[in-house]
Amino acid sequence: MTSTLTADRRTSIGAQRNPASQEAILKAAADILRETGLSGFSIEAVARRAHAGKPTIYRWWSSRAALLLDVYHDQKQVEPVPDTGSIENDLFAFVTALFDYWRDSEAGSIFRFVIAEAQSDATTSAALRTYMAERIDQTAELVRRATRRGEITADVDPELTIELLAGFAWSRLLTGRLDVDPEQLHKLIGQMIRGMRSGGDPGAEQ
Amino acid sequence: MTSTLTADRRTSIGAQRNPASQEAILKAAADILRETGLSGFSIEAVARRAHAGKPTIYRWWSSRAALLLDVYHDQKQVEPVPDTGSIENDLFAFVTALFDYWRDSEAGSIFRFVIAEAQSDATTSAALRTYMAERIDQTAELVRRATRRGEITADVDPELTIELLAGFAWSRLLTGRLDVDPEQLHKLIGQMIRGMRSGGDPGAEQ
DNA sequence: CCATAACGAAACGATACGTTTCATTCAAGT
DNA sequence: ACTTGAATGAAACGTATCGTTTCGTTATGG
Repeated sequence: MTSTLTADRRTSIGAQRNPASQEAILKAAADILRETGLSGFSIEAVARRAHAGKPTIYRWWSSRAALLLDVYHDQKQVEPVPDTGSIENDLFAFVTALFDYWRDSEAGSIFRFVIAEAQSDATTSAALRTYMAERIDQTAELVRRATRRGEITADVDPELTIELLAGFAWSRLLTGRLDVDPEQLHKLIGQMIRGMRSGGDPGAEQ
Repeated sequence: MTSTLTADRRTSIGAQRNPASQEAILKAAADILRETGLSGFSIEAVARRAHAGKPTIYRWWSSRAALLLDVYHDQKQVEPVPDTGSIENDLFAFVTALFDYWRDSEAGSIFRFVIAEAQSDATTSAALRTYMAERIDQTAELVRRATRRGEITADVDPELTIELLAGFAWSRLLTGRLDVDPEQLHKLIGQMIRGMRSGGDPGAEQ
């Protein structure tokens, strides 16, 4: 007698994790984030929506932050580092792609939530720091290539240069201003690369 | 018979706001933020610590975010825009002062919480955007002065230039990496101003 | 003098927390 | 083939905070 079960109830598949439950939980979590934001993102709500038991979630994710990070990693897809032959265009392509990615997918919202959560959760903070360091090191290759080409001087710090632009992107994401004018941005990067001094006289003071 | 009152209970002073309660609430809120961070910052906890009634808080602050913003504004003190005569040194002084301020006072922690709260609360988000626009416009004067001096070309966008550096500072604050090497930072700003191209050939295109 | 509003305390129903209990399902080890 | 044990969803647990309401009290302002 399978008396007390509703027909479509997801159940155990033995002494192992049920991938269907895992998927349902991650999907429900992503949907809730998209529809109600971080404020509606509770374990209780995710369990309800996924038709999963709360113990199932707590068994596989230690906290709300852990689940959030998993959702984020699911969304994430590593974009290749641009290589146009010019550092100016590479940097422009990098920032533009980042803004487009954040604007056109759910990744932007989720990343905002991860940053927010990191301000009060140590685990998320550590994970965010690690992730950021990886991405910066990866993207800095763009600058290192330019150094090898002799396009820029050897004393330029690749990581710090990327961090400067990435930080700008962060602040735009976090204040909901992803509508950057491409021309303005291109000009800024050009000036950052070519320098801002007027004329070819880098010694005029006072 | 003042029977049910404990001796030091703060009470009404008539049909007007009690400044003592207001101060006690703001002080308690700031103390809680300093001691337990944003996670311990609840209206309930603030009321307990301030020996205030929850309705008193809700009467004067519409939400947790509103109270948080008030605490933040209390902490805030406007720093003068540096004016050393050189944009490079001005920018370095600006960023250094910002990092020192965030590191040495409670302002850094509170600002982090405001940014985090802004990711799920529309009121805080709007307030943050307004505040940031004000500060950027104010600091951009530093760049405008340099333009007037002829130190940099006229097509440099003052606000965007400040935003670039401020965004970098934000990302460092939000990832708990306020320990910037001054020399490294000074070099970065110098390169940003002077340009990164090797040689004195500012016209090589395509 | 009295209507009105602010005060702190207490309790409200609602919601989410993290945990436990339960009957059930099935993989893995004897 | 049989038993052991872990995973599953549902339900209920006690705890905590939410935002609100009720209450007795205080004292301003009309």
